[in-house]
Amino acid sequence: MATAKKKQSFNVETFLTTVNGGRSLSSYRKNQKIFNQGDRADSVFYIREGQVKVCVISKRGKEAVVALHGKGDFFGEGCLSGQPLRLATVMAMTDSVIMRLDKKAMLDVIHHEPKFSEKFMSYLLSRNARVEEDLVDQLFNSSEKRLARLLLLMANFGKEEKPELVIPKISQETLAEMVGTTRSRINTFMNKFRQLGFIDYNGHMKVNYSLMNMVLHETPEIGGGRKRKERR
Amino acid sequence: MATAKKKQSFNVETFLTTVNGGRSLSSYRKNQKIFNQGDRADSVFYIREGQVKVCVISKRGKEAVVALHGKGDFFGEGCLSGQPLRLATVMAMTDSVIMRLDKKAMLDVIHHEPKFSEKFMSYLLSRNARVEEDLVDQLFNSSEKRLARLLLLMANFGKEEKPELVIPKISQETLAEMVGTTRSRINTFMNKFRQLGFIDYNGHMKVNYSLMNMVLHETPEIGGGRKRKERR
DNA sequence: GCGGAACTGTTCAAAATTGCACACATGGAG
DNA sequence: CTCCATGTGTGCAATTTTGAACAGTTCCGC
Repeated sequence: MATAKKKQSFNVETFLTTVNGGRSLSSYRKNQKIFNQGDRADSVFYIREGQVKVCVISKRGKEAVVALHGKGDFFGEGCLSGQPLRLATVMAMTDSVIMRLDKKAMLDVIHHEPKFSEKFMSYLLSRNARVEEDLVDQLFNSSEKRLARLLLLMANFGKEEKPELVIPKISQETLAEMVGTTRSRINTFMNKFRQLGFIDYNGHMKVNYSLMNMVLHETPEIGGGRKRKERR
Repeated sequence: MATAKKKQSFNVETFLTTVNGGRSLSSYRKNQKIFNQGDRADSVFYIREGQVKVCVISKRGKEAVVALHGKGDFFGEGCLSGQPLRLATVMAMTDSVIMRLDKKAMLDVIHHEPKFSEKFMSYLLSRNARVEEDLVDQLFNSSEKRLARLLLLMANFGKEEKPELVIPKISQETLAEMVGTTRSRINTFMNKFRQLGFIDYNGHMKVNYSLMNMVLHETPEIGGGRKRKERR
């Protein structure tokens, strides 16, 4: 299977530190912006440590969180295909260490380092799949299910091995922006989930994977009977 | 600017016809399926002629159209990153001519043909951007605006030069699946758009670009006054 | 030119969602 | 300790969206 590849020893992070020029490493503190929607898009970023969120702000001021990224992810890669301005704002959710690569340097590397190029393409493919899933989620599911899915995904977020199902710390406001609904709605669902024991929730939040999963995959109508009331 | 590249003479379509083995060309008729959600994912497709739609069917039988693809687009590329099964069903919307490339052949080419690889990566990037836009659209906009956006995008679809703003022929049912709402809703909006002269709509459909664009970019509340009724 | 199949136009009650308002908790900064 | 900024818990009317029904249109094959 080509998927498992040769388990090649190629390591993106190590490799990136060897790139000549057009590269810099910065630390960001929690809530610090990495770039702003509308900035000139001339570089790609790679997360060595930490987590960031990608937000878009609509004309009417509504804010949506389009993606979260963690250790080992790239972001800002849109510029590689000629997009001149940033379409989103990226902000550190935790203290983070992030490498910045000039667009030019990045293109160079992609051209001349097939190993890297392969990894990067693989990243693009998985990212693609994820965004498509998010889109399908929006098209199909109610906000309650979207929240359930988000919690599950976050619980697994950044996990290398340990699906410890602990979610960092995130305001209901932010959750609302990610799910695409209002805070009051999130609040209602969170309390419901908590009462039902799907999440546990004092300092940090824990998610009961299997229970929460049931929310997601629950059959629409167990008995198959009509729920709606009689018409007049 | 690296974007404009060397305007290299490399032509994906021509190139693909030179690939040795693991490649086949087929014609599909309108409404014919190319592959089904759940099929084994072992090949990538390239559209030489025609248009296809990518649909996902939820557990509860709802159907959503996740994307349209036209001449020059790839699809089914998810398998390249190890996804074993098709996540969507792809169906020809018009008679189409489509090249199928074995996953293995495709990976080979990507490894050994930097020019091709570059084009393909560029395709992935633009596709990424598009899906992300769709997601943002879902998060921000009402179904009315989403329909407006869809009509505009479709009017431009497959255009190389001519933004002729004529939309092929598509049922309200399908529009509903693309916008992520119900047919009755689409019907209401379509009639509204027609009455307002945003679309013209007998055999084929024509879209008035600037008018429809206004729907999309309309300021939320021109007068800024509160619309909602007084509370008790 | 009949019978359908598929699509469109329209209606309506039920359900989901939004937008706010307001009270309460919490946790620094001064 | 007190004040202020943030975030949480709730309630509720207005609004939007869904889901389904039903009649009217086309278009096609026989």
